Amino acid sequence: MAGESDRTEKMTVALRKAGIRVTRQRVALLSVLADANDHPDAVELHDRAKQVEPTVSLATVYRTLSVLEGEGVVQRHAFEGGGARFETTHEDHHDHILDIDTGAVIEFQSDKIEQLQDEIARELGYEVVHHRLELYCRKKH
Amino acid sequence: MAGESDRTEKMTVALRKAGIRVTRQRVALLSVLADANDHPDAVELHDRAKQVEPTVSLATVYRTLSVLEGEGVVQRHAFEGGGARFETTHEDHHDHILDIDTGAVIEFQSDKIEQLQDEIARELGYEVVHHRLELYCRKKH
DNA sequence: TTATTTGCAAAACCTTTGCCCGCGA
DNA sequence: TCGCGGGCAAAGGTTTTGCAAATAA
Repeated sequence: MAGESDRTEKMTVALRKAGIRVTRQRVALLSVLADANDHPDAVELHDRAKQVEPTVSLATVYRTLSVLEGEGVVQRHAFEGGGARFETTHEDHHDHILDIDTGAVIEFQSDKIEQLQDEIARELGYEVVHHRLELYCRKKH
Repeated sequence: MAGESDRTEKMTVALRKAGIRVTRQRVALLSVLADANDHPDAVELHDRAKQVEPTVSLATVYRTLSVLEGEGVVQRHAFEGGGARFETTHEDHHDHILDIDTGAVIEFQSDKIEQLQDEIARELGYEVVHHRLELYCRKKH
């Protein structure tokens, strides 16, 4: 289908923008990342990428994720328990709600909280460079 | 000095309350934890505890920290980079500012932010069980 | 006494790295 | 061509665990 070559082209552009070579392995990783909306970890990304390009190794997944993180293309999260989980960077900043029971991740955004954070830091003579806000929640019955 | 036996007694009480045996190793760990105000990691706690009681092993430090965490006596934090860091649970809940340059940890508390968090979760049908808020900051020049 | 707790060493994780070959530009 | 990027396997750092000896109650 046409969608696939569009996708590949997009990935190619993203990689060139990052100033790194366009390899089959990187295109595969980027495409599964683009599809994912569940904040997968490196091993999960590796499994999914292998379906697209069987030659991808876990080492390459980690190496590529690090590069892309440096370029601001992906974001790394260290939620409670287990290893790092990743998502492609999207336009708007957001924080996360984690469903304790199901492991689901929900994104949310609050300007008010961001403002309060800046205020608090400013009062202590600091400037917020980045932050982490995670709400570990349970569904209300 | 009198202070020391007071301290030991306090540790003893804390351990009995947790329903676990009062061992030299655990008393040593709890005493260095009580003294610490810098959120040390397990290896650092081990080093400090060894000064009090040379027979403490790192395995025991980890085992005891897990038990005490379960009992709500200590709290475990997973700040960016490196391993878990610990502090004794104190009365009032608080979040952390981390100085990116020095590694210093500053505690702060904001009822307003907590309220907003609850509101956001409620709107999505969730209930906040616990949360993590970390501000990675730089001193303003 | 006896059930818990310990130290030690090994294992278990997750992530990074060295090396040499292969592929992208 | 030529140098970046690849797989593989080994190493790294942190945390957990199996086991027999030690110890608190």
